[in-house]
Amino acid sequence: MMQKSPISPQDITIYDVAREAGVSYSTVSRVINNKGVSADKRERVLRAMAELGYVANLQARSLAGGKSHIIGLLVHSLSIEYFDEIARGVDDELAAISYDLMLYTTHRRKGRESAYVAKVTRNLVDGLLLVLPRNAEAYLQALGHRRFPHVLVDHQGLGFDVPSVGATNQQGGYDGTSYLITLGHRRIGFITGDLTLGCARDRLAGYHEALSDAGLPADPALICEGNFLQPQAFSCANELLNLAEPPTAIFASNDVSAFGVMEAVRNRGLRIPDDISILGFDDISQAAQVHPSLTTVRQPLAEMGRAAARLLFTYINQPDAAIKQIVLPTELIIRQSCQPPAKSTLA
Amino acid sequence: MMQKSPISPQDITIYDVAREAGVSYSTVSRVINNKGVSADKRERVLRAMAELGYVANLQARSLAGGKSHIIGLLVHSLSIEYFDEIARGVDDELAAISYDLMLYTTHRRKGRESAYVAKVTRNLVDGLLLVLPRNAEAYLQALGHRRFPHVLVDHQGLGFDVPSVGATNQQGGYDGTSYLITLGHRRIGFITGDLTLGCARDRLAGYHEALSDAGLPADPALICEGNFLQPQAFSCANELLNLAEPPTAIFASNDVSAFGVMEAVRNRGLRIPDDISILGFDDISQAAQVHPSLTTVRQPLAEMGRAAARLLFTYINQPDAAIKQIVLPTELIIRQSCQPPAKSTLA
DNA sequence: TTGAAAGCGCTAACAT
DNA sequence: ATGTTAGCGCTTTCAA
Repeated sequence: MMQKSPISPQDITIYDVAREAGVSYSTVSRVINNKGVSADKRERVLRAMAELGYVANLQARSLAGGKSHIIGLLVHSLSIEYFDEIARGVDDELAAISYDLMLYTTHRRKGRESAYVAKVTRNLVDGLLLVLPRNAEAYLQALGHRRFPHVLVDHQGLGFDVPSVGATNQQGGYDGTSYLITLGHRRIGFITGDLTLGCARDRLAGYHEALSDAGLPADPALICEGNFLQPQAFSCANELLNLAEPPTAIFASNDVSAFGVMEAVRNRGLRIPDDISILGFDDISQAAQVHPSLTTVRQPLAEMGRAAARLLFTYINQPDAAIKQIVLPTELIIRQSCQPPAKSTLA
Repeated sequence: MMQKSPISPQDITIYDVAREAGVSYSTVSRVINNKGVSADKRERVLRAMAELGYVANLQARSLAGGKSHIIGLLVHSLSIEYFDEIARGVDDELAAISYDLMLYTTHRRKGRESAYVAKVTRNLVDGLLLVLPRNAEAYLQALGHRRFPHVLVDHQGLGFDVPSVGATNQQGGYDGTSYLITLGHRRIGFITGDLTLGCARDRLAGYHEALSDAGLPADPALICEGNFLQPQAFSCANELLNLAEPPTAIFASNDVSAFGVMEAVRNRGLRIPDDISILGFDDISQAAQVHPSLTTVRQPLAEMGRAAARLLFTYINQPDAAIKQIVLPTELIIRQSCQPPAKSTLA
C-alpha cells in the first residue's frame, strides 16, 4: 500500500500525470473524458494515472466544465425503509457513471423543502431527485420553468406534467383487494395512507374499483383514514374491529400500517390469519420477517430509484428531452397473513 | 417572484455584484468572508447581492479556497431509524454554519466503505463522519495518518485512539439489567447485538456487571448471540423460551430485536408483561408506539449526531486539535413492557 | 491527433 | 481598507 510517489495522492494533478506520461496535460484531460487520443498515448496516460494514484478533482472539473457530477436527493426522513430501498437503486446508477449524491433531509420541517430547492438548483448539483415531495407545487413550477433537471419519485396527482417515476398504485390496490375477494372475503376493511399524497389516493381508488368490479357494496364504514404510520393504523384497526359487523380482512395502505393492524388484532386475542386476514403494501423487508409473514403488494422501490436516476441523467444530458412519466408495476406477494374467512359471510 | 435582472440568478457572480455596488470584486469577496470592509461599502455590497440574487458558487470557492463546505456522511444503510436520528442532529449543526452533506451509503456491500473513504478524502469533502463503521481498521489508520478530519459515531473497541462520539453503552446495559433485578427478576435472558461492534460488547458487559453486583449467577444459557435484527432475535427468544427454566425477562440489545422477542413471546400465547418482561435499547420512535409500549434504554442519537458534527468542525478548523472521545449518557425509559415476575423465582 | 492558451468563479497573497 | 495579480485543477476553444 506504499505510495510510489513521495507526495500524497490528493496532490496529484493532470500536470503530474502529463509529465509522467510525457504528454501535454490536455491529452490527459482527453483521456479522462474519453475524447480522441491515439492508442499508445492513451495507454501511457492510463499507466501514469494508475502509478501516481491520480484522482480527479471534482471541484475543478465542475468549475471548468459546468457539471458537478453530483445530484441532489431530497427526502423528508431517512427512517423509513422505503427511502433506503429507493436510495439503493439510485446509488447503483450513480456508481455506474461515478456521480455523487448530496443528501437533503427536511426531517418533516415545513418550508425546508422550498429553501433547499431554491439553494440547490443554483449550485452544486446537476439535477435533483425529489422523493415523495410535499408542497411540491411551490417549487415545481420554478424548476420546470428554469429547465433545471429534476425527477419526482412516487408522486402523482399534480395538475400539470412533471417528470416522475411511480408505481401502479391503483392496480396494486385493485390486485390486493381482488385477492381478498377471491379468498372469499366480502367485508374488507381499508386503511388509507396520507390522502394528500397521490399514491395513497390511487391505492384507495384501486380498492373501490375492485369492489365495484366484483359487484360488492362499498361500505364507507369499512374505510378508515390513516397516515402511513403505525399508531394511526392501530386506532383505525380498533375502529374497524369495533364495528357491529367487523371486516374479515383488512387491507392497509402500507406495511407499517399493516403492522399496526396486527398489533390491534392481537391485542383482542384474535389470531392472524385464522380470525382475520391482513394485507399490506410496499413489501419492506420487515414484511417477510414478522410472524405470520405479511402478504403484501410489492412496490419495486429499488427499481424506481434506478429508473428515476436514469431519467434524471437523460435530462441532465438533454435538457430538452420530453417530459416522461414512468410507472413501474406492483406485484402481489402472497405470504401467510391471509386466508379464506373462517365463516363465509356469503348468503 | 420575478427576477429584477434579466439573467437568471445562477449566473450572477461577484463581478456583477462588484459592478452593481461600485467596488472591486475582492471587496465583495471580503464581505462574503467577513473580512474587514468599511461599513458603507459592506452595506452597498450587501444590498447589491440581495438585489441581484447572488448565490455563491461552491465549486469555485472550494477550488480557490481549499474548503468545499461539504462534509461526508458514511453509513451502511438508511433504513434504520437509528441513522435518521443521528442525521437529524448532524443536519442541525450543518445548517447552522451552512455546510452541506454528502451521503455515502454502502448498503452493506463489502469493500465499499474503503473505496468511498479513499475517494472521498481526496476530494470534495472537508471531513468525514463515519457512523457505526465496520472494518474501520482498514482505513482509519490512513485517515489519521493523513490528518484528514474525521469522527466516528458509535464505535468503540479499537486498539488505537480515534476521534469518536458514543453513548454509555455499558452503563445502559447495567441500568437496564439492574432495573429488571429491582423488579424481582432473577433469570434474565440477554440477546446480544452484533458482537463485532463495540457497542454490542459494551451492553453485554453492562449486563454481566449488574448481575455480578447483585450477586446473581451468570448462566451462559441465558445469553443468546443476536445481530441487531429482528429475525435473529425471534430465534433467540424461542431458544430462551425453550429452556427448562426459561427467563422471566428478556433484555434485547436494541429495540428492533425487542420487537422480535415480542413476536416470539406472543406466538406462544404468552402475555407481555404479565408472563414475561421485555426490555429494549435505543428508544426508536416505534418503541413508544407498540403495544404494550416498550421499556428501553434510550440512546441520545440526535445529540450524538450534533456532537459529532461539532467535533468534526473542530478538526476541520484546527487539524491539530487533540483526539477527543465524547461519550453521552444513556437513560432508562420506563414504559409498559416490564413488571415484576408473575411468581418470584426467589427461594 | 495533439499542444498551447484562455477562462470557469473564487480566495489569498501582494501591493497600495 | 481597498484594489491588483495570481493561481486553484480542470475543460474547452483554437491552432498547428
